Amino acid sequence: MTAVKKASTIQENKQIALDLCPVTYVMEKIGGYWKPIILYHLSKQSKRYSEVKRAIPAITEKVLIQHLKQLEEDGLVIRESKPVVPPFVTYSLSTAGKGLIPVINAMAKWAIKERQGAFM
Amino acid sequence: MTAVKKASTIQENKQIALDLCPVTYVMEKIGGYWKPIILYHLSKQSKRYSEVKRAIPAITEKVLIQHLKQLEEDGLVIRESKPVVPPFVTYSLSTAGKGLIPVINAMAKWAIKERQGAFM
DNA sequence: ACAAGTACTTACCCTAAAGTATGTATTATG
DNA sequence: CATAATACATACTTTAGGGTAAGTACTTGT
Repeated sequence: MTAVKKASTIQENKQIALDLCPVTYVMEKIGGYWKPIILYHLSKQSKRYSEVKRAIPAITEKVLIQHLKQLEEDGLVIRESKPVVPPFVTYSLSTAGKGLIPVINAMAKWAIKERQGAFM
Repeated sequence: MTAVKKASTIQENKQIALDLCPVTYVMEKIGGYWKPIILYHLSKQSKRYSEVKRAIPAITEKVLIQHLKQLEEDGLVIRESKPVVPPFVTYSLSTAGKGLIPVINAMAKWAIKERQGAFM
């Protein structure tokens, strides 16, 4: 009889990790591929929905709006709509969202350096 | 007959986005949930495989090693193994990987502030 | 002889995320 | 009356990532 490998209780561990690791906490909010990219474009200036869309041609509308909603729920972006037609909706960074600008800028800086071969 | 909505050629767009948006470039390297967390733990000091594992109990071995390999391929971490038994493998940040420390630190800083309610 | 520790690997499954393709409300304009 | 523009919504499919569980090689310790 071989010993049974103890199953790691991943779900419990995740809660603990959230409390202990600050980066894990951030990943819960802006983890994934698209969110930092969206935040990057909003960091330069608030934008209408269609402007964000044009700024990120590689994203589909479904995914874009989905992330915008989540970012809004998480208190990182603010949605403002004017009751006109055609609709006029603006997205901007909240205070918490603006707090992420150093993160985004650090990323951009690294990318530029990397592509210049600064780390080789 | 209704006009057919022109399908967006997402794949081509992605290449363009990569060239134009620095954050997109970063996301191609460290996008996803786990990579920044791994880099965070390596940023404090190089670690043996088992140490990384213990530092991130919420990750499974499969996913951990998978990401370590990718990070190595992308030139962000360095793997060094001593030909002894039991195996002794150390992971550390490369120069490019170290270049990401400001990003990681900015994240950690934001997380701490957020949880203190600094953005409310 | 068998367990224990290290650094993996592999096969299989499952779900969440992403992509495709369309539809909708409203109003101004030709 | 059809069209265009904006900001979405939604049904459906596909894919990639992640999770589970187990196996492997080699040696030291009991």
